[in-house]
Amino acid sequence: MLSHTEENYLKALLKLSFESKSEEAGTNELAANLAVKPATATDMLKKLKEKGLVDYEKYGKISLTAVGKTSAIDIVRKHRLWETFLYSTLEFTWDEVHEVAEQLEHIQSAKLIDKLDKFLNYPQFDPHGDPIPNQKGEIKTQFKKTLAEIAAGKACRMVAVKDNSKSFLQYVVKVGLGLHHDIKVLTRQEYDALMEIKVNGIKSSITQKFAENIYVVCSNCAAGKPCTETIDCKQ
Amino acid sequence: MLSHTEENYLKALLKLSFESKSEEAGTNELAANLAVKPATATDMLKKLKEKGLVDYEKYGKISLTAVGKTSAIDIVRKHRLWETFLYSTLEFTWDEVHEVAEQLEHIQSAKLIDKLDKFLNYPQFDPHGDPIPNQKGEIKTQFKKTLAEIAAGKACRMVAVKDNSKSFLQYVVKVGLGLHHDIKVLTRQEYDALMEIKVNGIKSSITQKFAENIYVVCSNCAAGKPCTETIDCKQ
DNA sequence: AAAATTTGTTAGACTAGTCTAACTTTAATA
DNA sequence: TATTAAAGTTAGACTAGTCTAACAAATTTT
Repeated sequence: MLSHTEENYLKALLKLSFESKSEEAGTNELAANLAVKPATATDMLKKLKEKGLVDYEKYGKISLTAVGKTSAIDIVRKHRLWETFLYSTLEFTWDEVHEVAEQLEHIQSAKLIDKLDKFLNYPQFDPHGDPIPNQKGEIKTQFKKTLAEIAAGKACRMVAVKDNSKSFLQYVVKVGLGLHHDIKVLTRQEYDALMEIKVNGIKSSITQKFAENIYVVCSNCAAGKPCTETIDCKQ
Repeated sequence: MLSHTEENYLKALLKLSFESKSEEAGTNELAANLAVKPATATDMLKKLKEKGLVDYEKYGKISLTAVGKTSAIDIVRKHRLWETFLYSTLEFTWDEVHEVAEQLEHIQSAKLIDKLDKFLNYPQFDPHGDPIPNQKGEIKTQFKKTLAEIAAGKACRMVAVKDNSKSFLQYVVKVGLGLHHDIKVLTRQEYDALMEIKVNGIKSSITQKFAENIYVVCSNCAAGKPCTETIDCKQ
């Protein structure tokens, strides 16, 4: 049985493994992610290593073991199912679900999660467009690019967000964006990558920082049809 | 903000205040309820007193302050709403809901509970027949007797259970009993209070220990009609 | 390659919550 | 009422998780 804290460390390590392609993380990086000091992370890493959940040597890089990864995915599954429940069933707004799901993901009951999954009719994606791992821990990987990578003149469709913070999500709504919205990139400045986009007929200027947190694919890929590749979805 | 542990102490104190009419509890009693040693309870009581949640003097009796009681009722509200959700929405069985609700009751989000309450259509009773406090903390008190108090020859209707343990609830089902079932008391032994009852045409022998955990009223009271008082519901 | 910077670890301390063992107060009983 | 029993408290210790400050290793820069 894992403590809430241990679960949070595993989840953070899984997240970091997705972010950096090497699947490895550093102590400082991990600590920053969990809002603790590096010294604290070191202590916990020793404990997680002892429990066979992480591969770790002093001063070395950190990665999850198979067992650790399975546990981490299970937590992510719970988190995303709860987010879906809060959004779809209880009518929470987009920006409210994350912090409550952070608590709910630690509830220990396999039956609860399976029943919830069934009740929600086995959703594949959470309200932020992230894939929900199935009962076996399989995660549907989607090819996607960030809006920042889309060239001027190209069109795309929003499929997910990278940042789940309240402030970011509220800003997304303010700009008129949302999951499954079509976006046309009108212009893009060479100097600072400031983009002008059009969504539902409304034009907005968005910074690179913002655009990097919006995931998109071409409208065909989004609809499950063969990729037109006008924006190279699958690269 | 209260810790899970503090919340559990408050909840236990509220429970004890309902059980003994004096509204006061002892340290050992409290400790036994929480499955900790009396020494541990003493430490926590000092802390809860410091926070203004309990009235307590060394070697004296313990009671909740108004603030402590409000918090405790809020936790009970959460617990019972979650039980209702698990039972009605997720189709958990009667005996499974309690232990998961013990975890869910500690989730911190007023919005979550209000949305859940709305989703469940403002239920008044949980799956065990216990009243669910409303948003203001008001608890509907029901006049009820235990089955052990019903004389031979009398009829009554089951409205709640006192014991929420798995083993008890499973036994209740096995005997053919359940909420809102009509019970006829056929015989009652003078010596050991062993009762013979009839439920849905099936006869069973039940011990006093068992009968004391079944709450009943007359069928009129159960249906919201004027009490016939053949079993003195309101005494 | 040496120096400087970044990254990570160790040591010691703190809090929350728990325990055991010894002790004190209150209540019951002979 | 004096004694015994029950109830409750204190003291000291332990674990999990956190911190700060000092130190060590690895990496980058000059």
